[in-house]
Amino acid sequence: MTLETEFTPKIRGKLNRVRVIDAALQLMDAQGLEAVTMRAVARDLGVEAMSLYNHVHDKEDLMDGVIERVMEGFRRPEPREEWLEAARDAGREWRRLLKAHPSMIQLLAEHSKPMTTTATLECMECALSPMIRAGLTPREAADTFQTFGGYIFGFVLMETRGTFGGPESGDITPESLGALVPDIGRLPNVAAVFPEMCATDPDAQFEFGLDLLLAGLQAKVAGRA
Amino acid sequence: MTLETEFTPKIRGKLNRVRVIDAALQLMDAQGLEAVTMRAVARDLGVEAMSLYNHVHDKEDLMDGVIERVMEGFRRPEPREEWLEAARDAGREWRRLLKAHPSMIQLLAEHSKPMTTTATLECMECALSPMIRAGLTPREAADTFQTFGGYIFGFVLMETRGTFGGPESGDITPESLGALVPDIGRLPNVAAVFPEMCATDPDAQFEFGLDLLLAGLQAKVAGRA
DNA sequence: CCCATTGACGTACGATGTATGCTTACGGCG
DNA sequence: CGCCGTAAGCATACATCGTACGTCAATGGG
Repeated sequence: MTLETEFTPKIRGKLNRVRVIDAALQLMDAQGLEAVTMRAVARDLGVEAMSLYNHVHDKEDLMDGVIERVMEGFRRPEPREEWLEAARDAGREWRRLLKAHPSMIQLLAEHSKPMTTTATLECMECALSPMIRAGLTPREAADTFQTFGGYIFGFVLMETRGTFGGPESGDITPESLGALVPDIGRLPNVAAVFPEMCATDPDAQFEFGLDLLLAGLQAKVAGRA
Repeated sequence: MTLETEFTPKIRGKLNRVRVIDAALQLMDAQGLEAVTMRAVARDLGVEAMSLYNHVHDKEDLMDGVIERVMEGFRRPEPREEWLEAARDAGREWRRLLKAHPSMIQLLAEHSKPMTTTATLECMECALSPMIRAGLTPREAADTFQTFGGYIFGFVLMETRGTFGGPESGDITPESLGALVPDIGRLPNVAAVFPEMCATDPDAQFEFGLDLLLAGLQAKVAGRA
């Protein structure tokens, strides 16, 4: 009689910022960054697109929230005696986090805003702590952080986007490469190395680079004492 | 009388694939990746959007062309006696190339296709050659390439997108950080290092990481002979 | 019980990539 | 010299995107 209070169900529960952000994150992980649309997020919440704007200022604000949310997933490794092992753990955890949400790098790449939220800074703290303990000056720690961060970001970028053809990039084989590139004869080193690039285990490859960096760092620290 | 053959001028010259790609690249460099629109590229060429489709299959094809075009700008460094210095030169040139087109990383990040064009493979050859000369096995060279490549890509990504706040990220200062983050007291290392991260010269920072990697590599090679 | 506040909705606009046809200019042939 | 097939540019149209704006319903305090 009074208009159907039963019909329009609040079964879908009240919306709020966290629910909106989580829906966006789930969608991003499941279908990729380009699938994250205001309309699609709203649909997953059983709601119209414009309703989201009651909880996020605009799409950029929503994506900021997603970044922050991902960073909250950082699992601080258990403490270590050896600063070198602590640094290794931190590097591995950063990679785990980025790989757990394969669109994160793409999101960061198009977002161009410094990450200064609490969750992010706590991740930084975790990475910086072993370096300071190793006796690096703040300036050296800053440089080292950028170096390790750059390596991890770049590695995961190439890994998830298949930049140079990895194991899962499917159709690129040594033979198909020969067919693809007419003058492969002029590129002997590429011809020799490319098969290995396609065949390698990404985890082992990541450890290789991490070892290289840590070895360099250890040499620098040792040469001082 | 006969419809104006003079009016519609072919003064604008005939279109072709290279002209279309170059226009897109210029636009990307000048106004950023998101400004590269079929309509905008067409406008710069004095033409309608749909005319571009006579020369590129679709937008992805156009952007593939842009990537290839950028890679053609790689300037092979002059040969070096020392493999270590040759590797350093190659790394610097990769970074120069990426920095010369600040939207390149963003483009690569959203493009997810292996780069197997001639120009790209020639850049790889240039980077691989010193490694092989240093005595690395193909497998090690593959791992090393991914490591250096990851570092360079990631570093330039963080550099151009200001991921953690660089010198040109403006409004982030040690004080504003304190205001931004309430519990900065719980992050002593971040508090100590952040000012340095904002103040550092990117070029010096890049060299720092490159040194670290090369030192690690040299140790690995030396420990074998 | 009434009404102000809040949050969801519907509509609408401009921008984007691109499918589909139409039109125009040019080059080889009689 | 004219004809016409073909290539290339054009105009229109559509689906999808972010989001501005106005409306409407439900809720909670007086």
